[in-house]
Amino acid sequence: MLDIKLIRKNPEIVRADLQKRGDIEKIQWLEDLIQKDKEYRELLGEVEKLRGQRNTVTKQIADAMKNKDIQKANEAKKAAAEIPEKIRQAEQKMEKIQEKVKFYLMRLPNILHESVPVGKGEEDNVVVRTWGIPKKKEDYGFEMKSHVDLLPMIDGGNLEKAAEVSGARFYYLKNDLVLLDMAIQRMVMDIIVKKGFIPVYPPFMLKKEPYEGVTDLGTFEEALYKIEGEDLYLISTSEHPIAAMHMGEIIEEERLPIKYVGLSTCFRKEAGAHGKDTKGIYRVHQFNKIEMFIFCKPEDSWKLHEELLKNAEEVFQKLEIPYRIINTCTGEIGIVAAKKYDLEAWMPVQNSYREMVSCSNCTSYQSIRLGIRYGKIGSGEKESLHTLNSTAIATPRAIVAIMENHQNADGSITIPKALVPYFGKDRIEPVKR
RNA sequence: GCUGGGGUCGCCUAGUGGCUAUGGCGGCAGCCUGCUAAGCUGUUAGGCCCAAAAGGCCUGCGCGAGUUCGAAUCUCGCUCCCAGCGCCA
Repeated sequence: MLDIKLIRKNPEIVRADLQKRGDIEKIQWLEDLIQKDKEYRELLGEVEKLRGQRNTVTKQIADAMKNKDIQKANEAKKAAAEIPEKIRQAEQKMEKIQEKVKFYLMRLPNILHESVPVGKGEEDNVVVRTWGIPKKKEDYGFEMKSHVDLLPMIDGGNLEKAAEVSGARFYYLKNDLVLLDMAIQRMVMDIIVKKGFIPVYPPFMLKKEPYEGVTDLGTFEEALYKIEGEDLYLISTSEHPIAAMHMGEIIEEERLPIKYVGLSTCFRKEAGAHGKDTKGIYRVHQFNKIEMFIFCKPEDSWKLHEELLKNAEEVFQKLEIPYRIINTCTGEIGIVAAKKYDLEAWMPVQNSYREMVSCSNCTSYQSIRLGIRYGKIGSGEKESLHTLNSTAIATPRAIVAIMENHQNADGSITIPKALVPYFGKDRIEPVKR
């Protein structure tokens, strides 16, 4: 969330940002928030004055009792009797306003970076660069197959049975594709760990409080599975437990930046994606993902954002998958990130680029909610730090990209060179029937 | 899941209804001192009022409620940690 102090001191910055996003409703919210915050502070003043009165009287009682002046003590007690009720009333009024303030704060979006393009939808995203040569269907010289069609040819899984026992968007992976999934994970882990990232296996479930700290409220409805009868949610990415890993802490300045690379299975309801990518393993409820996460000082975050993107690009270069980088426009960026790059891989069968990586600088938006600050421990100055996250690889999508880009006429799949040492062979052969 | 013990400032720690929540370590600032040191003083949670400073006030003892004129302290619920028992890949 935004720093309330920023809103008090420089509301014009927030207003200009909402204008850039074209979010007229939230500009209204902002005006109301400013008003409510003013009311809140007035009421807080009242409450504090009353509490001060109570403290004074309470002290008089204590003094009188100490001096064995029973009459004086009783008089003071009488005077004190009605103060608690007054305080309760004032507090109730204040809390109501405070709730409204929090409501707005939880929903107002992060301040965007100046380079974020203005736009409504996908078509307004800006292509930053491309890598590799996206081969068209006709360049292959044979009838290309989608990963859904290739899957049974290599006996790589069973989608029908998964749908039967678990529902749509679930899958069984089998044989070489399981080993391929593991090989990809190991290769990517090696690449990222070599760059100084600390590997982390996080908990796959989080309580509500930390979860509210790391994501917007819409995610709870659209993405998260709730565990029945418990205050727990299945994580939709390891970004979330890793961000929460330093919740409520003050981190020593010298330790920053801290770089983590998380590995987890991710669980998503995909409630907002009805009818999209319903076939195959491109969009599924459960998948393995390796995620990079950085805690850093504000002045370093934009440099590190580019670095994260470069790391993700390196992974796809090693996999020999052509891709492009896009700068996500205001209409698509969401409320948490200040700037977001997507890496989209070329999919020859679909004749289009599809999202593989999302790389965000969340500036202080997550750290303010989670209460993560940095500074000299013990000294006065503490500031919210910046958090960044980027996919390194999500395995089902990587498998789709590999299968479709590196397929051969006989239904075999060529394994990218860098992956061969991890996978143990250079091809996945079709099974004979 | 059960029983017991615990959670106080960055770390350790005192505190059984009313004195301003102790004291130490570490950090920071200053002073002193010819010498990688020692010593001394201050400071080291959050918020509000104030243009700012000076200053003032409030909150804060795992979280939340309650009792009370007044709660770190008493009561209830939750949570996490430790020990033991049970269960278990």
